[in-house]
Amino acid sequence: MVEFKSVNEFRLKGGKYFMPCISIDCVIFGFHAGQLKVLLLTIANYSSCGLPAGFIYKEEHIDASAKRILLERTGLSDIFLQQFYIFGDPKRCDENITKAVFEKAGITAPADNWLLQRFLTIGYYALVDFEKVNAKPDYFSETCEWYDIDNLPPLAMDHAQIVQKALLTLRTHLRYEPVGYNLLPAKFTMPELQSLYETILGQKLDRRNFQRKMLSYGILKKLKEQRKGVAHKAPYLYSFDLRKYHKALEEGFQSAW
Amino acid sequence: MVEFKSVNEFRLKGGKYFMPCISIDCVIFGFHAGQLKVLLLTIANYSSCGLPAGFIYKEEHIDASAKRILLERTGLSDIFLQQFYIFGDPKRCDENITKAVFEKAGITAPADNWLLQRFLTIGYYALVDFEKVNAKPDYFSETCEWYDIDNLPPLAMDHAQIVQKALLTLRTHLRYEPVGYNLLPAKFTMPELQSLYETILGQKLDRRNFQRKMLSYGILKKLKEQRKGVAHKAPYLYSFDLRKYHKALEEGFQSAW
DNA sequence: CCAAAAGTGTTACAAGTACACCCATGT
DNA sequence: ACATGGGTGTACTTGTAACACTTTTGG
Repeated sequence: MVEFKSVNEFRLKGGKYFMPCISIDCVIFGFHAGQLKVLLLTIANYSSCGLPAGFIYKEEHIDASAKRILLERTGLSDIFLQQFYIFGDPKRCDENITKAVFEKAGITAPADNWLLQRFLTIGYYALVDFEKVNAKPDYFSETCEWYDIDNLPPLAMDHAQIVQKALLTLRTHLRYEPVGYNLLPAKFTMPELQSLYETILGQKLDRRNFQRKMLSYGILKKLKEQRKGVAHKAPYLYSFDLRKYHKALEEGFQSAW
Repeated sequence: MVEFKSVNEFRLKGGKYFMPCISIDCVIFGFHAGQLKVLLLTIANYSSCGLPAGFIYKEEHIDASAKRILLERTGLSDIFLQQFYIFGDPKRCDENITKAVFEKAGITAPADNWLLQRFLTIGYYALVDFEKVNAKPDYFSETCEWYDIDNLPPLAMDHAQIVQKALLTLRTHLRYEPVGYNLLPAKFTMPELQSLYETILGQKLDRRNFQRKMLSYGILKKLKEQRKGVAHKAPYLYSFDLRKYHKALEEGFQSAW
C-alpha cells in the first residue's frame, strides 16, 4: 500500500501502482432515525456529489480493494460488503470531474493521464452501523457525509444509477437472506428492525406478521432487557444469534422447488 | 471492429484497440438430449479447456463485447445474455496458457506484452438453442465444442469456478423469472420443459405440480399439435407467449413481502 | 395386451395475509 | 384517564406437496 501526499502525486504515480481503467464504487448504506442513508462525497469546484471510490492495486484482490476503500472512508472493517454489478458504458465517464479536481489543486494534466481514460467501475455495496462510522473525505473530495436515500443530491456520472442498482440488489437480498446485523446496533427492538425493513423495501409491513416471520427464521435472540426511557410500552430488546445468522447467510432463507 | 490476421498480429496490435487488463468470459449454456451443456474451447499445447473469452474495444459497451464474443463463437445474436460476476483474484491468471498459444504460433513475446498482464474477467452467461449453434474456435483455440455440465474436462485457471457461479446464478434466476425460451426450440412438450428445469436444478420435480405451476405463470401457449413419432402417448406441444414471457422477465414471478 | 409415458384432479399441509384485543407507559 | 405504541393470537386464503387413476401408443 502506498501513501500519496497530494492529488498531484496521485496523478503522477498512481498509474504505476493501480490497475488501469478500472475503479471501484462503494454504495455504503446506513440506517438512522428511520431513514436509509448513503455516504456521499462532495467535490470542490463541482456541482454534484459522488460515491466513495478507489482503485485496485496491481497485486490486490478486488474484494480487498473495496474493503480498503471502505476502511479509508468510514474507519470500519469487518463489515458486510458485496460486489453487485460492473458498469461498463463507454459514455459513463466524465473527465470534467477529474479536471475540476486537478484545477482546484492547480494542476494541468496531459490528456493521456491515467485518470482521464475510460473507466469501468465495479459496484460494491456495504451495510454499516451508522453510529460507528467516522466519515472522512478522500484525495478528491471536500466532505464525506450521509444523505437520505430518497432525498439524494444530484450525482455525478452514472452514480445515481449505481445507487439505484445497489438498492434493488439490497431489496432482493433482503428477501432471501438475513439483513440487519450490519445495519443495526448490537441490541435493537423489533419495531426498529421492522422500520429498517420497511425503509429498505419502501413499503409498510404488518407488525404481527413481520414479527412472526422474523422469529421463524430462528436468527434472533430475545433478551430479558427492555428499552427504557421511551414513551409508551417498553419494547423488548433483541440481538442476532450470530451462529445462526451466518448459517442463514450461507444457506438463504427459502428453497422453492 | 478490427480483424486480426494472426495470433501474432493480435499480440502486437491488440493493446492498441482493447481495454487493458479486463477480459470477458462467457458461460454458454445449451440443452440437448436431457443434458445441460456448456461450450468450451480446447487450446493447442495445453491440457485444459477454457471458456469462450474476449476483450473489450476501447469504445465498446461491455454488454456489446459479450454479445460480439457470443456471436463470434456461436453465430447467434439476440440471445439471453447477462453479466453475473467479476472475478478479481490477482492469482487467477496463468500466463502459461498465453505462452502455450504463443509457442504454438512460433512467437516469443516480451514479458510486458498486454496479454501477459494480470486480468480481471467479467463473467457473462448465455442461454442458447443447442440446435442453432454453429460453434467456431477463436484465435487462441483449436476446437469449440459442447460438454456435459456434470462431466466437464479440467478447466484452465478459475474457469471451473466461473462455470459453477454461472450455474448457481442460473438456478436462482430460474426460480424467479421464466427460463426456457432461449434454451428450447420454438415448440416443445411439457415433459421437455420439465426435463430442462430438472437438469438445471439438479433434482427431480413432480410432473403434475410442475405443469400446474408452469401454466399458472400464463406464459405458455398450448398448441393443438402433438409431438408425433414418439413411443407411448403423444404429448402436446407448447410455445412461449412472447409478450407475456417478456413481461414476466421484467417483473419476475414472485413478490414476497 | 401390456409396459411406459402423458393427461388430469383431489386432498392435506404449510405459508402468507388480514385482522382485534389487551397491556404498559408517559403526559 | 387516555393516547400511543408494543405484545400476542386466530381465522382465512393461497400456495406447495403428496399422491392415483385413466388414456394413448408402440412393440
